[in-house]
Amino acid sequence: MLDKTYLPAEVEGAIYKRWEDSGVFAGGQPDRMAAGAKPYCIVIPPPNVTGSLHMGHALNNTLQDVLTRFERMRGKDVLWQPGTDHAGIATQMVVERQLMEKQEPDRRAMGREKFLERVWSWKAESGGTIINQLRRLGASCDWSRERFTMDEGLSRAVLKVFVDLYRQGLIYKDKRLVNWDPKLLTAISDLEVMQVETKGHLWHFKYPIKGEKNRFIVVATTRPETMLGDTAVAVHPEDERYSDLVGKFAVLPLVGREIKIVADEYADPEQGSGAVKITPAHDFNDFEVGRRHGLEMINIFDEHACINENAPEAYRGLDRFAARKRVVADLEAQELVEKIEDYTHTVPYGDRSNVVIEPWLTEQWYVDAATLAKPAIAAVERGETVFVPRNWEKTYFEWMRNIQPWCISRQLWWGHQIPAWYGPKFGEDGYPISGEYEVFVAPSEREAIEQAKNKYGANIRIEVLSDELRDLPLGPSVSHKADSPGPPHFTAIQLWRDPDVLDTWFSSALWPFSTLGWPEETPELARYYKTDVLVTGFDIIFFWVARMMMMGLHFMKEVPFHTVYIHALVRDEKGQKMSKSKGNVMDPLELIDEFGADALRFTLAAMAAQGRDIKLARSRVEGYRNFGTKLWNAARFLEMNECGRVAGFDPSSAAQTVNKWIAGEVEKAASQVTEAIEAYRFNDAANAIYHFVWHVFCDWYVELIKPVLSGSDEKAKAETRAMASWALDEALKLLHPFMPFITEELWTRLGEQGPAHETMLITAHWPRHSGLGGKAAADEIGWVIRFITEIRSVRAELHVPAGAKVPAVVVGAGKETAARVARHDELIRRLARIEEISLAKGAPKGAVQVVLDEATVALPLVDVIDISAETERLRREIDKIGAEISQLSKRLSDDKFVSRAPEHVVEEQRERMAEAEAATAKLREALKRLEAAA
RNA sequence: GGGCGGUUAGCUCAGCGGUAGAGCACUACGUUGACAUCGUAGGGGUCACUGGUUCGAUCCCAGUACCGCCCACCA
Repeated sequence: MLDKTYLPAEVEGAIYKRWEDSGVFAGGQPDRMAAGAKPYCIVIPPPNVTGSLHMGHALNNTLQDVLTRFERMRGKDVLWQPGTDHAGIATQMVVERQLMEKQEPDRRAMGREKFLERVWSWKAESGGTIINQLRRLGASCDWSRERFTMDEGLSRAVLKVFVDLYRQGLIYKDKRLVNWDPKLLTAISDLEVMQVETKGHLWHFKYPIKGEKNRFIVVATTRPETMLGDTAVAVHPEDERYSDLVGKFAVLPLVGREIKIVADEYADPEQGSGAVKITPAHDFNDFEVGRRHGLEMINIFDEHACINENAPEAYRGLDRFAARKRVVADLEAQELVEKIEDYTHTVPYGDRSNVVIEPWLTEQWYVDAATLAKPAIAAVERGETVFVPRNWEKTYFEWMRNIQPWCISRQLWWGHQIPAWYGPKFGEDGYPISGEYEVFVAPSEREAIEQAKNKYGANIRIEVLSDELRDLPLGPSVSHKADSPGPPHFTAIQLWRDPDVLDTWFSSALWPFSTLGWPEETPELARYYKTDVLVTGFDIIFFWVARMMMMGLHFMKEVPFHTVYIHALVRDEKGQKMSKSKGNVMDPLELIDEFGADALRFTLAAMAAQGRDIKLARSRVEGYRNFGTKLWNAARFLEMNECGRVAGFDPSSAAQTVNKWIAGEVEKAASQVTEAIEAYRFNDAANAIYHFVWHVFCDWYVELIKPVLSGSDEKAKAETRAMASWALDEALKLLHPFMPFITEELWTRLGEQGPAHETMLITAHWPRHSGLGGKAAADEIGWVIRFITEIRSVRAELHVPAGAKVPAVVVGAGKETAARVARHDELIRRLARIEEISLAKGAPKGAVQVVLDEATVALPLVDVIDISAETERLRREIDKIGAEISQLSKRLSDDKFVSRAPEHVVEEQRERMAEAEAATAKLREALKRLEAAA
């Protein structure tokens, strides 16, 4: 026997284990393969290995699981490929914080190797958290294939991609300004920089003109400290105010450097004074100006953004913000500050460190993204990959068409170390050139050494500096003998490996093929690539989707997926982004504990309408928990009424009208759910099955069959039991992708009475029907439902006590109606709380009357009801229909409408008109009778 | 500056060229042998505004207002 209430917490774990142990999650099931099943593959957006499940993950993985389970039930060979991401910066930060908390030596004191060991052991310990949380959500991933971006196999893929792209000239090293994070001490990519609107100041400084007394040129800045690195002042070439100054020099205050006044179109005459200070080493625009004019680039910051030795001594060692204050104070003391304005501008912040980013001149590795983007743009243009909803393609194109070189090197330790080795570069004089070096890019140290030998000569011994020594930036280390005059004679050359690691997204970009085994030519790679659909949030279209497109096309010559489904962000019920600082975070695991994974999943799916954010309210989760209880109790009802499964039951064989009808409703629900999931309209699918279960099956079917089940017609009873059981099973299937646990539980438990199913629900066949039900059954049950509803409505409106049973008289019934009344007499009496139904030519006096098609149903309630209230009610009805009639007649008498509107529309309006007029006539008669009685 | 999206019931949202829908909330009644995590019934909407297209516009087009997001720039 089923308990009265379903308790998710007690069964979910066991059900999940049953699925997992049975191996049904795995791709390549032999029976399916044998049956020629088509492959279906989704690769999971790998969650950060340090992470724990948040609402975004819950949504993302629910939708993937809906698709996965749906396709699995449709018989496809389904692989949902799981795994986690090493998340360079995030993970390194977590472990460093841990070291700090435990008051252990920091990572630098610890050394690279020790630190990495530490990260790995941390990963071994805590890296499984989010995977287990995905299990709690019900995710049916093939865990036997779980991958990690720093796995051996995936690392091999990373190396190959790096080396290949380098050899193809698509990866290169360049010295230019990068976004430097002075807290994390690494370069970051443009995407990792957030522009934050900030209230600050605009300082206007006066730079004296060289050789002219009391003449100044005024420049404005939001970052006064950068003036220490100024190497020019620019004015617009056509700005007449300054034309005589071009080519002259200003004397940089505090520093004393003479800086040139140059003409450059970058200077905007409209803005400020029209003259702009140029700091090529610390501003992206100034860098360009500097290049154009061959200006000196003076770097005034060290890696911590403290003033370095290139600035006057007074400022050295000062942090950038302290330096700012000092510079302003010193200029004020010299009366060189013209004015200070309040100024709102955007300031770049690191998305992980949350400190102000400085443009800083360093040498970094870049990917030539513009070249790789071309095929990726074309593929979407040709429709090889389609975005759902479609409008995200615009965003994708916009970014891809303006893509900048991708800075991929990071000055971190946790990640894929760049496979580049450096050695000294020799000049023609036979001496190493200071600051220059040879680069050997190879998939292994051995191959790098080979390359070095080719370069330096086979008889030279090549050594590779150890990890501990190589963590210095650049600068060749050469061991040689120089005991005779002339160029030195080398016996050994030392190489050192680039200490940097790759941007985490570099390995993520390979995910759709690296997880399937590439660069090996595995059967999985052949079978599942390209994958089917990528499900993700719009916030990582640039970070991830675009880059997978580029890498997939370049290395596999085929797009990584045919569809990209972009879902919304989950916000709180007020529409605020969930964040720890706002304290509005909803924890999916808490919701699962409280309401069950099914309720949470269903909520997320039901709210996942395309193109909109999800504002999640607890009350919705609670409501869908109730939905589960409702389903559970319907199953309980069937169980109590011995509705067991009948093997080989054919729903089209039903003789009872109500059974034909429900079969037709099942068919309808099945096609609605199927079509909606196919179109990624998860909300429509969820609502369709919700409506079927609650408002069709529970509200009506279960009520309609009660008289049969408690009646004495054994044949009808047997058919009904079989049909009820079948219909519920079909509903369980349709609901399973959304609520896998409760449906699987019921599937099993209901087998305890009748024959059990051969398979678990997770692998049952998805419903597909045609020709069930039929119009006659639908019309008839529709009529019964309307009859009952009308009676209930009028009873409630006229305050007929709920417990009172009253007689009903059907007046003016046609042949069909009379037959229906006879067939459903007991049913109607029970559900509308009617004592007896009779047919009559004329209505009894003083009765409540409702119009039902050609007939009028009268409830003689003279003693119970208020005649004037009923009169009032009928008048209102007449008015309501009257309004419709006048609207319709106006339309129908309009020649333009009749002649131009499509035939079927006109016909429809005529029918409605006829119906409305008939109903009005009936209502008027009813009113007349009532007044006669009064 | 460029782009995208939104404005429909008290709330959260679907929808659609031809009767405006759901869930939640609300009101009244109700322990009828599955279910009070429930049942029955009900109230509630000039579909932001202004024009245009159309026989007909909440829906299509243009503009306006307000809200949100993304990208770029900022002396």
